[in-house]
Amino acid sequence: VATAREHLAVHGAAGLSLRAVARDLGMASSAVYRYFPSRDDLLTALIIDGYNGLGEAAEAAEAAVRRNDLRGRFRAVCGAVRRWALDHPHEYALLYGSPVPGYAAPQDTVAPAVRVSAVLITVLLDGFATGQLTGQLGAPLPRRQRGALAPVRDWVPADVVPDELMVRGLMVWTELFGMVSFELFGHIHQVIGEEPGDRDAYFHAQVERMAAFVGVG
Amino acid sequence: VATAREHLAVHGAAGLSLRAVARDLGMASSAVYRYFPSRDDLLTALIIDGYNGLGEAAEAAEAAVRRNDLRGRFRAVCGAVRRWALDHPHEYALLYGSPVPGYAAPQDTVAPAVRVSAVLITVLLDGFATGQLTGQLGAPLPRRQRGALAPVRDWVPADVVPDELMVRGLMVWTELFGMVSFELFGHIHQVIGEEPGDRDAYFHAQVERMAAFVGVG
DNA sequence: TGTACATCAGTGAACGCGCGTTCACTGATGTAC
DNA sequence: TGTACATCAGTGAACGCGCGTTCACTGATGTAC
Repeated sequence: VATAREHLAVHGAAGLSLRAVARDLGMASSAVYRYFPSRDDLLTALIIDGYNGLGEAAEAAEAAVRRNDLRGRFRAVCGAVRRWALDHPHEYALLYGSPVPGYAAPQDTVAPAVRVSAVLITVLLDGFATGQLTGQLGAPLPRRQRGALAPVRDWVPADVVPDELMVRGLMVWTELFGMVSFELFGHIHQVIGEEPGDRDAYFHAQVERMAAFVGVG
Repeated sequence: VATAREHLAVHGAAGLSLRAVARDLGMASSAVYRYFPSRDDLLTALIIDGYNGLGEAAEAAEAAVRRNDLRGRFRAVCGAVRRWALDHPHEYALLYGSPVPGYAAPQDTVAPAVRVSAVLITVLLDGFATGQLTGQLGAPLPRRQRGALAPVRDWVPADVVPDELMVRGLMVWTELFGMVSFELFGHIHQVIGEEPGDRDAYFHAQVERMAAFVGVG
């Protein structure tokens, strides 16, 4: 089962068809039913696998950086996300592109999905805990906005982390995936140069800007 | 032709199948071939239509605000983009979701695609021209980064607009569509509350933050 | 005003294809005595 | 060590479906004389 899962994760789930996956594996399409009761379960397995791959990449990159080099850790996470996305475009599209019509992700996908965000949050929380974060974060949020953040509050030690930090974290999280999606889905054509290194330079520059925005380093 | 095009734009291009579109129109599938030589051409028409719809919405919203209310204009554009996306989820996914496999957008889509960005840029440029923009924008970019911005340079009066402003504009542009995509594609489940108004509150708060970041108002 | 003919919008049957899913099956591998 | 049987991984044919595309057609609308 595991090997089958790995194999199909390696190949692009581009057409995300059960038959195409079976073909990639050199099996009869019906053989896949020994492992997954239906196409949706296969899809779920692929999605979980994808989130885990991305999460691991981010975790590994972040772990390789000296603990008190906050900006380095931030950089590492962002870079790893983009790197993974460029290396696994089909899987990235599956995770962050248009939702598959008629498919509803089951609860099992939540934990893997949250791994990247967790790494990102950890960096910010560490920075906050050690007082390395710059910028004023104390400003309290209006009640309306505070309420909207209830779910994400459950992921962090609620009473010590200021709202403003969480909201900046969300902004940076959105920007990161926004940039990667724009690059992968072709929206920076005619915007950013096509010379080798142009996209890297643009991405890295924006990462530094985000780091500064959120007060890292 | 025009009426057919409108009709099918109203209906979701969810399954983006020629037959489904024909069904929506109450026509035989073969009748569509009188108007579009192939499925790809139909897709192109839908995409152009979508970009124009979004662009018009943004332009109209922005035009309704007093000229020197810079932040109001910025707000209007962001709000219109989100509003349009929520009202036309299928079309939005077609424009900003995963690329359709095997489909390459022809040159005709570029001009309509650029309309939203143009409105956004106009607001920033107006702010710059009238000196209403806050924050220091003078810092020159390293050569590497400057080079990567060559294509987008062609859209603005090259010598008067500082690099830093352009790069912040790109950041805000990415963040805007990142937020809308996250909301539409289900990534803020378990993050932002589901109570009525929670998402609105979150979005509007982030828009204000972006406005502040880019120095508007 | 009336007839003849061309143009046009749309029909409906058919094609070949890939899809998800089912089903009875085959042959290899393990376990029991 | 040898035989009998259960378990398991995978096969291959078949199903019904929706797809993009083609083709010869029909009937209404316009134009020419």
